[in-house]
Order: sequence, then C-alpha cells, then structure tokens
Amino acid sequence: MTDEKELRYDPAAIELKWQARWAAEPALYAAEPATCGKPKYYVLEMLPYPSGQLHMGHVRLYSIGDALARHMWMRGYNVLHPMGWDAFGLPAENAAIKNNVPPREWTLSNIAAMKRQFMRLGMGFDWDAEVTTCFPDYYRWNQWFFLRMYERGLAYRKKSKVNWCPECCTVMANEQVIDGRCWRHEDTIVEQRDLVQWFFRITAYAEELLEGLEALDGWPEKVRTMQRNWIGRSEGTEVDFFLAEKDDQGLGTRDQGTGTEELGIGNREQGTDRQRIRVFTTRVDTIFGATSVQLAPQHALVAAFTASDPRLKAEVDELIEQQKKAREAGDLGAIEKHGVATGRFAVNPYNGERVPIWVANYILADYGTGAIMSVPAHDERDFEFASKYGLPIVQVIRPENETPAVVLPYLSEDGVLMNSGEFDRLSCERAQRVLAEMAAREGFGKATVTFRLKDWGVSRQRYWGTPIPMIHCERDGLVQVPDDQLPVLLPEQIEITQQGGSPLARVPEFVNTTCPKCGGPAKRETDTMDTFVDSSWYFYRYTDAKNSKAPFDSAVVKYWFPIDQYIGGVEHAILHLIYSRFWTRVMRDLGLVEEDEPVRRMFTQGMVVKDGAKMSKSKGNIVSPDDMVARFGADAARMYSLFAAPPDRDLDWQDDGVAGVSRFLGRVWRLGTKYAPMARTARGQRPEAPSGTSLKLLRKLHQTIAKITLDFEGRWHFNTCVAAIMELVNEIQSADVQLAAGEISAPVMLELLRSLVLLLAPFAPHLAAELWEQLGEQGSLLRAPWPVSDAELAREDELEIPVQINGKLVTVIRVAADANVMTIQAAALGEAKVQARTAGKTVVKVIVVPGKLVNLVLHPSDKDPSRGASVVK
RNA sequence: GCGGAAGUGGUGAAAUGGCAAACACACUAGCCUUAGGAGCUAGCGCCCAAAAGGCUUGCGGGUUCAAGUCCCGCCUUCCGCACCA
Repeated sequence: MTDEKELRYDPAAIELKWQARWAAEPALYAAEPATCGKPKYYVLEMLPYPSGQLHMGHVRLYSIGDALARHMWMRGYNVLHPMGWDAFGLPAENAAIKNNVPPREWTLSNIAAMKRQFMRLGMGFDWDAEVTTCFPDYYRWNQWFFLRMYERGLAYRKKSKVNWCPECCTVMANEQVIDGRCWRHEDTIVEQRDLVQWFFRITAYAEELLEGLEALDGWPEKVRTMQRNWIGRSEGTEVDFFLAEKDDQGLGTRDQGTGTEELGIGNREQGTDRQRIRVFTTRVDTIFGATSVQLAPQHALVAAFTASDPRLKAEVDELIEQQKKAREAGDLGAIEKHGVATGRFAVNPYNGERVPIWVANYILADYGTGAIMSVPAHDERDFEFASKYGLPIVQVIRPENETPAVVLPYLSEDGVLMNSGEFDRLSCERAQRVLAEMAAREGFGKATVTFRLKDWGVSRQRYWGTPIPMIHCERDGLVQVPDDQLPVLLPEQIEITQQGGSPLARVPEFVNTTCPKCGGPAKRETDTMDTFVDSSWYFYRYTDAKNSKAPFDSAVVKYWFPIDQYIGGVEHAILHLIYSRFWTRVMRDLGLVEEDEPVRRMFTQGMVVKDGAKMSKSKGNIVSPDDMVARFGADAARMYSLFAAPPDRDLDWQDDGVAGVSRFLGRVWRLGTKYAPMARTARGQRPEAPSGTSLKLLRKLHQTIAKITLDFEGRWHFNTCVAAIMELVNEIQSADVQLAAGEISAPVMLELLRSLVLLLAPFAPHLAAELWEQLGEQGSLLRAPWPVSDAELAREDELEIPVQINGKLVTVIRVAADANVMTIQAAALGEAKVQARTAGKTVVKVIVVPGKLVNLVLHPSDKDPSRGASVVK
C-alpha cells in the first residue's frame, strides 16, 4: 500500500526540491553575453512596487511572462528575463510615519519578502540583473540624466499652478490626477497650488511621440489610442483680437477705471502699441461669426480688468470657485456655463468689428491661449452660452448646395462661407488656409498646432525619491552638481512627519553645502523626483545592471533592444508608457541608444477579479497567493491563472478552479510516475512506425504540439493551450487499458511522455522538471529543444463530415481524409437519413467542402418534411 | 456626447464563415475506499414524461449554400476621453 501512497501528487515536495536546485544554479535563468551566438529575446514584465505582498494580479502577470520566457529558452534563444523593484515612493514614507520604521528598512524587508514569494512561485528571473531603484547605484543615473537634460534645456524650473494632493503632501503630474482626484487616493481631491517646480520638456517631443505611435503595430490599438488622445494634437490658427481703445467704447459699457495698458498681453511679439488678445481656434473660417471673445478667469488680462473693479473681481472669483467645485466633483465637462461681461471690447482683425469681452468659467486657462473667439452659430458650447446671455448669433457657414436655412448651431465643416465679405463662397477648408495666411501676412496671427500634452512636472516635496542634483547659490544662482559628485545621497537618518514641504529641507546637513562654482555657502535643492522617472529607463539598466561608469553600455543595449515583448497592465498606458517613450528619445539624442522606441511588442493583460469585482481590502475579497500556493502548489496557481481566461481578458478567480487544475496535475503526475520507468528503458531507441493505439496517441500529441507552438507565436490563447494539454492527457489516460496491456512500445511511450513534459514546462515548470528527471533526462528542461510537430503524424486519415440540408445538420459521415469531392458527395447522398429527407425533392445544389462539410440545397418549393410537419401542428 | 472592447449553458469559457458549447468548475447518480480538498464510471444548454423532434450565441434586419463569426440599426455592461475651442 505504501507504493500507492507514493503516487500521491505532493506539489510542495516537488516544488521545494526544484526551487532549491534552481537557486543553487542561477546561471540557468541568466542571460548569456552577446557573443553566445544565439538570437536574443528580451521578455519583460512591468516591475512591481515592493508593497510587501504579491497579489493575484502579479501571479497572473508573471505567469504569462515566465511561460513565454521558458518557451523561448526552449526554442534556443538567449533570453533576458529580468526582475527589479520600483522601490521609491510614498507608501514607504507613510509606513515610516505610521510604524516608525525607516523607509529604506521597510522597503528592503518588503523586497526580501516578495523575492521569497517569487522564488516560491518558481519564476525564472535573472537575478544577476536585478535592479532596485532606491539604491544609489541606480538613482545616481537618474541624477546624471537630469543634469544632461538640464544642460539641453529639457529640464527647467517654473512657477506654475500644480496639482497638490493633501494626502500625499506633494504635487503630482497631470497624468497622475484622475477625475480631479489623486491616483493613489481615490477619495482625495487634488488642490491647485502655485509653486516653483521642475519640469521635463516632454512637449518638445509631442509631435514625435504622436507620429511614433503609427509604427507601433505590435502595441494594442487601445493603448495607442489612449496616447493619441493624451497628446491631443490639434491644428488651428492663433488670431489676435485688438483691445478696443477706452475712448472707443460704445454706449452701455461700464466705467473701467484705469491701468490696463501696462499689461503686456500679446504685444511683445508684435511690437505694436495696441493691446492684443490672442485666441486659438480650429475654425478660423467661422471668424466672421465671432460675436464675443471669452477669456479664462485666470487669464492675465482679466486680472488687469478686475484690479480696478471690485465688483467684476467678485464675479470672476465666483467663476473660479465654480471651476474648482466642478473639478472636485471630477466632472469639469458638466459645469454649468456662466460668464460675466467685462465691459471691454475687442476688435476682430478681419472685419474691424467690435465684440464684447467676457470671462467664462468653461474656458480653460491652460489650453491654447486661455482665450477664445465665440462663434455661437457654429459651436455647440458657444451657442449654449450665447443663448443664455442673449449674445448675437450670426451664421457664416452654410451647406454648399442648399438654402442657408439650417438649424443652428451648424457644426459641419462641409460647407461654404457666407456673411464673410470677400471670403463668401469659399469652402471651409479653403477659407481656413486663406485666412491663416492672411493673418500671418498682416501680422495678427498664424497657423499653429496646439497639444493637450503638458510638460512633465517631476518635482516632489517628499523624502523617499531621487534627490534633484541642483544647488542654489546666492551668487551663482542655480548650479549643477558636478558629475563627479554624484550621487547626491539621500540622508539615512531623517525624521519623517506629515508636515508640508520637503522633509529634506529640514535636514541641515543635507541642505547646506558649498557652491561648486564659487565655493561659497549654498543650499541643495530639496525636491525629489517623481518615481515615474525611475521606471522610465529601468529596462535599459537590466542589460548592464552593475555598470558603475555609465547608466549602461550602449553596445550591450544595442544587442538587447528593443524589448521583444513587454507585458503589463493597461493602467500604465498613459503614464509609464509615454514617459518611457520620451526617455528613450532623450537618450537617443544624447547618443546613448540608437532606437526611437524601446518596446517592439506590448501586451496588456486583464485584471484579476473575484465574483466580478476588483479585489480590494474593503470588499474583503482578496485572494492571497501564499494561501493558493500552500493549498494547491505554485504550478496549479500559475497554470490556473493561464487557464481560466485568455490573458488579455479579466480573470474571475475561483478557488475551485485552482483545485481542478491541481487535480489535473495530479493525473499527469500519476501518469508520468506510472509509465516513466517503462519509458526510460527505451532511451536511445527509435520508435517503430506506429499503428493502432500508438498512432492514435501520437497523432493527438503532434496536433497538440502544433496548436501550442502556434499560440506561443502570437495568438497567446494560453487558456486553450492548457485545455489542449488536458485533452492530450485525457486521451492517453483513456487508453490506459491498452497501455497496461502493453500495446504501446517503450519508445512510443517515451516520446509521448517526453513531449508531454516539454509542453507542460512553460506552464507547470516544477512538475515538468520532476517528470523530466524521472524519464532519465540529465540536463535542464530549459535547454531541451521545444518539440516539433510532425505534420505527417498529426494528419487524420479519416474524418467526420457533417451533412446538412439547407444548412441544417442531418447526419455525419466518415470519409477518408483525402477523399475527393465526388466520393464525399456520393457518400453523403447514399446516407439513409439523407435519402429519406430528399425523397421526392429536387436537390438544386450540392456544396462539398472537402474536409469540412456537405450541404444539400433543396428547391425552395420543396419543404423539408420535418418542417412541414411542425407547421401543420 | 466621442472612441474602444465585450454580451454564448448554473459558472469560467471554446469555436481560420462550415457539426455551437471543446477544456474545466459546479451539480446529479453510481462505484471504490487508504475517508481524501482523493480516485474511477456515467449524466449534465433549453422545450417535450421519454423517444422522435424542435429551439438556442443580447434584440431586429441583411449578405451567404452556410453567420456566434461578415454588414446595417438598436439595447446592455465595462474601459478610456470628455466644454481641449
């Protein structure tokens, strides 16, 4: 009885055995040098934040990547499959405040814990290439890049309105604000503050980042669309409206007081004395229909108007308040339009017409010029606003071949101009070009391109991040930290509190320094960098992680890049993936890398949910990977996460499903251990030409190999790959009587089991390794060649072909696989059921698709008898 | 509002325009027993007591010998964008 007990599948015993061996042989999963002569394959999964615990989303992500990596190893590639830690960030500081643990200590112990989890899951990572972003040997290169960018004007400082999260006590980039809330704190409304901040000039690459998307055909369309929208390129025209002279003002305007003339809005470039209001429009063809100019409440000219007009100021403040409320509600789009007339007028440069200047709450200060011309007849928003405030609505576009009587607002650009003086009858498209050219010629505007993308604000008033390597000297101003003084180290001993401002500012030993230029006393910059800086280039560092002279060796990068396959969550479609593309271009311009794009193929895997809902503490529906591994084993947890859904879809986690996969692995285990001793006696022998059960099983095997190989090459339906392996095992098992009767020779059994183990290796690496050993194999499974499907063996010699009448299934016939059309047709027509149904009817057409089906089309007047019967009833 | 993805059994799902529901989970019945989160056998879309038969891929049209799959219109869910001038 004990021998049967030994047949129990004990995943923990098997997995721990192999994990110990793998740990003792790190070269197994290590990339080889470029000189190894093999083709390279770089498979990368997004690196985790070291929160202390892997979650099921991680298990799924890394199960996908590890399966791919293992497959590519077996295909003979030199695989780089690295792992690291996105180790800077706020949670470490919050933990420090809460538990009084230094951020570094907290982070490192989390990393240790998660690394143990990775080991226990049997992930095949190249730990030699491990990158930990909070280590000085990594972040010094953040600083180095910062300086290079500063030298090129790509890093700069400006005072600006910034998003401030009161919970994080720091600012954040636009990309990190979601519906007016912090991306980390869904319940925390982001405030606007005026601060001097460091920025990266990502807008300098806006055009290129947009164009580059076209070539990224290995990326999900969804991600490309999201980036396109985020960059938000918009072609239009900037036009200067002239500010009407005060004594030009018509009746009914308010007395404005004095003092607006000092303001330099728009007149610097043109060098004229007349005040200008520059507006941006995509529809300059409608400019003869402009009946007002609308300013954002934050527009500089508004401040000038309100300076001497407390009543107006109060009204403008109210508009600002409305915007703030809407932003807090997370829906700026739904704000009710309000505006206030300033009493001032602007002159349309095309026709000299005076239009009133308003301030409105729906005008965005930070898009375009913060000012628009309002054309109610041809813009929905302007129409709504003009209707509300009784502003004139002047139609200037009409459909070319119809009467001008159209419903306003008429938004189509498919039309011609009217009420537009000499430009009447020009098409909209033509007029846009002509009017923009005129503006440029006359010096009151130009065709221009506006982007929604803003420069990347990278300053953070936090401790646990990369110090910005700049020094403020009273004499020399801003001074770079010299390269030979890098890294600027984060001080270790520091008190973290929830006070505002940078914690580093309260560390005198850090702040006080000497100016590299004059040697006098100076102060360090105390802002640290956004952690998205770390993740913008970490995958380059993996290729040369220990380099102390440079961020990496360009020659090594040249070998490994671009990344062949990047895998991660779609939630990083905008943030990380756009920053990374920007960073690669900066490095290209620095001469460090050759390519424009770091990632050739991108894959976004679906979320892991439970009962249809995202796993979260508050819902209490968290499934712990440790628990899964303890109950069912790493192989079962991994294989289930590939089996339960295709990788791009959301996966609903069901513990019963994992149990099912575990039971399946148990069957494989019993099958393997039962027949391995017999199979291994055949090592070195060639199998004879198979027949009977052998042929049947080998055929199924080779069909399975073909299917799985094809999926790895692109389709990635790993769920059906696992199902195919299950089918194969089921078929072998259901032939158990024949196996026991010795109908299958040892060489055939060896091929069956060997191939089965190879197919299983990417999905259940521990069990595969164990059975591999039991089959008498010495070397690592990873170095064993992936099986090749023998098309001849895989081919069926007899097929079941459905026979339909008028598209309805009637019966199924068996024919030789290579039967020709005539043979199949004769067989189908000869079937008793077919004859019964066609008796007395006219078969007008016979469709025979060899290998697929037969369809008999009856004359329409001949009703199928069975249908006729049901009609009577 | 705009853009994208999806909608198939009790559940997760499968299906180059060619037998809808593979592979699993759950469930039902039986067997076995070392009583295990074990193993084995059989059943399992819906209607009909059963068989025969009929029906079935969100809804409605269309193309086709043939539609879950392609086209048009609608509904629902999820995701992204959303006064971007």
